[in-house]
Amino acid sequence: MAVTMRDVAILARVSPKTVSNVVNDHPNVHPDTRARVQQAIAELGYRPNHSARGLRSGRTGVIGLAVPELRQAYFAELADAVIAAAAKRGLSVIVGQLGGDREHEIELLTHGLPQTDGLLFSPERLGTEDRDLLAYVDFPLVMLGEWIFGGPTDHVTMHNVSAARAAVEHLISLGRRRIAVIGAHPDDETRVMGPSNLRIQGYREALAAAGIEHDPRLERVVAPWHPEDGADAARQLIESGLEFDAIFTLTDALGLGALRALGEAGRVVPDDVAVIGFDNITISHLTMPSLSSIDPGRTEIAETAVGMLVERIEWGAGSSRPARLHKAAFDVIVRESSGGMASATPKTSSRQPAPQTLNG
Amino acid sequence: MAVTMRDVAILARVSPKTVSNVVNDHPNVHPDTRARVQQAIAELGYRPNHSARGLRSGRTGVIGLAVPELRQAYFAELADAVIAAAAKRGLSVIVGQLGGDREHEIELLTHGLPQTDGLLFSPERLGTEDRDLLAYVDFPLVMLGEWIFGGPTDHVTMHNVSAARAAVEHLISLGRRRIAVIGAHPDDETRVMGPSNLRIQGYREALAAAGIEHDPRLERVVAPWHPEDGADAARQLIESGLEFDAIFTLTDALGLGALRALGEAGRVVPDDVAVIGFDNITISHLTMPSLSSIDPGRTEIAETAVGMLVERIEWGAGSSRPARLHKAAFDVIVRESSGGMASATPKTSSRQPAPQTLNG
DNA sequence: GTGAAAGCGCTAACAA
DNA sequence: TTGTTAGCGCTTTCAC
Repeated sequence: MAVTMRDVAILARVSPKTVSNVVNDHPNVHPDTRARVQQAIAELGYRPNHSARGLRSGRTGVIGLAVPELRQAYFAELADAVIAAAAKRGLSVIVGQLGGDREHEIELLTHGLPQTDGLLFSPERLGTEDRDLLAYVDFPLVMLGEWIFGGPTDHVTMHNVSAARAAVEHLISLGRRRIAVIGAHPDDETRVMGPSNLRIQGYREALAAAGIEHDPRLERVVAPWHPEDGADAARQLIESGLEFDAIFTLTDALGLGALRALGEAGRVVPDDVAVIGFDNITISHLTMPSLSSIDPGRTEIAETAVGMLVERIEWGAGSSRPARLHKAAFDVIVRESSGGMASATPKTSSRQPAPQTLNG
Repeated sequence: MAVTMRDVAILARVSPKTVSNVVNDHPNVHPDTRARVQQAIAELGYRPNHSARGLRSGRTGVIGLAVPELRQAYFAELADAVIAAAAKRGLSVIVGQLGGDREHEIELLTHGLPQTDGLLFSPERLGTEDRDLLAYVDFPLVMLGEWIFGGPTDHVTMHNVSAARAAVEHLISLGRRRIAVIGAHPDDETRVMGPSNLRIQGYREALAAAGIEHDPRLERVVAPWHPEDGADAARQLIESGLEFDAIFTLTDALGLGALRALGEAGRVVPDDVAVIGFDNITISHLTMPSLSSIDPGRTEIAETAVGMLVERIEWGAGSSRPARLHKAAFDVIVRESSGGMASATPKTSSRQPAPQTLNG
């Protein structure tokens, strides 16, 4: 059997409670006592039993992170950042994959993840129609990368509208006027505030501001957002015979596919077609050509989200503090696909201060 | 307060033990009783408390997965597969990142991950010198992708030598004779059985079998294995002035970097230089050109590893069953970078049966 | 097939 | 500053 607090207490000739106080860094322990207890802990190789602690205190020291799929680079890099941010605070992370299954997402929101103190949730299928569910959530929850309008929970996301607008403005600054966008989602009232619609909005705003006529045929609907889908959409765009001199893909994954399709068709990037993505996944700076992108501030998102979740956990279940919204600052990273250098530094940056407009 | 087993027992007019039996699908419960209990569970919305269960049973239902970094596509895809395999068995996965820190790796092996029943561990820095550590591990452990010679723990890995050999044989079959390899590790006695040395061994075997002279200058030492490192190594290779008509990169990440460097230098792939990688990460089939690779059978690795770990957990701590070794079958995936089609089907395959030779 | 009793290891509340 | 008491929710043991 493992060594328990009692064993340590006996060896150190104190009570179990004192051992507990030492282990948990509580004040009001005499330095001498503390030293004696620590000595005993070391001698016996004592390690606290987390299940017992969890049972007694109601805390497990584990948080959940739910994403659609880890194999998608964006979510892998998000998970990387979240795990690192959680580790700083002594928390472990259980990673769950919902695989874009709406039933799973609803079930998760209803019951939470067992064994965890709280949840970071990056949903894919949840829409406005599920908003009511959020009102009944009875565990600490922070939503990631998605904003359900008026939801009662904390959200950490990015400046979808203004970042998308900045991306398109960058293309316009290159003299491009026929700018296609890949990644619009099928008309879906329930996802009005989803990243697709928000980024499309930024695209339209940029065109309007520059006095460029909006051609709906250049808005290509694609779901899901895997690289293959981006390649398919770009191929269809090429085959459509429509003129275009730039593409804004709503994610880098789509952008990688688009680069591929353009290459197959013999269109030179960026000379014939400039391309910019969104997410700044690691591989984007090493493709040929390297892919311009929007850096959404992954570290900031992860740090903020974990921080908010920890606060919610500490406030306890009963607390009904108002929901918070944080939008991380973004950078426009100009690389070869839109005329920049292979290894680019930010061109446009929203960093300090980060505007916190409602839909931006 | 949450609803407990006692509450359910009272409502169903049975003892807590009977509720427990129902919840855990134990036999010897009368169908009527079972139904009544289930009814009560549904009515009260009862959910078992995992901490309490863990405290009593010594099981948490959570396993750990330790990798260097999730942002590396290979580990993200491995984690994806492991989480999926674990979910099938009702297990959650805590993902830890060791970040290539040897101290962390040793600490992990010494104490395990708290809150878990067992650990899947894909180490980066551990070497033969740490073999003794493994003998003292007192929790269920399965090592992934790495084989410490004669280690006393279960291992699930791939056919590093024969897969590497097959990759190089493929290049030879294209008529290439000056085949460089990128990813050799600095001379390191403690990592004799690491993937780098094993794959290099396969490379040398293929050359020898084909009667091709082995030129040590074509073996490029690179660590770590990030795409940038692959690009750097390829650039150095080009600048060295050495003749070469093919590159075998020890991972796809290195391969992506090599494609980039070759592109920059104006070398046409595969006409001037054929390239093949190892790992078959998702992005490889969508680069331009698409990257040939070795598919290491990620699903098989994950399923087998989780299965072995579950067995170890069920056998209990005292069990001293012999260590097992499983090597997943591999496929050679020929894509454009070595003259194949964009979307390739396996060319060479080791699937069924998978030879289980000692070092292969 | 079901129940009663005990206790896993820890910490909150209170007492000294 | 430290100790005592009690019990978190569950499952194990053994009795019936």
